Amino acid sequence: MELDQLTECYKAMADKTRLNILALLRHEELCVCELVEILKMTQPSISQHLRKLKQAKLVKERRNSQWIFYSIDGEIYPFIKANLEALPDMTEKIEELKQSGNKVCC
Amino acid sequence: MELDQLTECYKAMADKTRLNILALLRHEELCVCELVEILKMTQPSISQHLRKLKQAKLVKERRNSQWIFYSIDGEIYPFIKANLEALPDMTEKIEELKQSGNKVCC
DNA sequence: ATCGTATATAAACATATGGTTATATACTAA
DNA sequence: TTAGTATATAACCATATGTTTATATACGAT
Repeated sequence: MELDQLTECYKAMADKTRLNILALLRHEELCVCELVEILKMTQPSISQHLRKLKQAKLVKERRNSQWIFYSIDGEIYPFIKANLEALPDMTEKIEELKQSGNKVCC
Repeated sequence: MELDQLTECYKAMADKTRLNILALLRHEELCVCELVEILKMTQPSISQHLRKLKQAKLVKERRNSQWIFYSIDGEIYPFIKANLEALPDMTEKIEELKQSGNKVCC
């Protein structure tokens, strides 16, 4: 694979917030406001991290009315699955979101 | 796996020079001066990249008299093999080094 | 059309990163 | 010991990166 493309991929993964996002999206697609809620970060910050992940083709987006849902893409990287499997389980965070009632709003 | 450790690992891989080094070490262990010769970069620059890779536990070193040979470590990463396999083949670069006579000097 | 919500983008700033030059350390050979 | 080679570290600088605040855009409901 091209080194430039690989470098962009690893740059995208070289940030704790973005690894958190990937770990969360591994469970299910989420919209920006849900990520904001779970990660306790500002919306612009999350948006910019998502943009980097999208540019690296690690996530893809799907619009549903006012919400934009992000999910894992990673088709182009043969090794992406192995990397995702090393990420910590985020089931608890997702559960917390659902129980807080902030899941349905999106 | 811990996100902090994973972040450090991806940070270490998020640079073209370091991916080049990993791609080269995939073939065989090399010392600093050989990497300097192959990558046409200054010695301090290579040294600092190697330090990052070593801190991330992606490479290990072995001293042999005045030379320090670096090789792939990555034991702690379950996915390291999959990532290394995505790196381009560097056989040619290694061959060039050997034929230039710069291999024996180290 | 207007308002409210969700998301993206821009500008500004502080910190991190990579390269260079200079210097220090470690080892070998004489 | 001294000289020469290999490597590491430090100081400096330019650029990249992540966060924040402010603003713009997109969509739905009224």
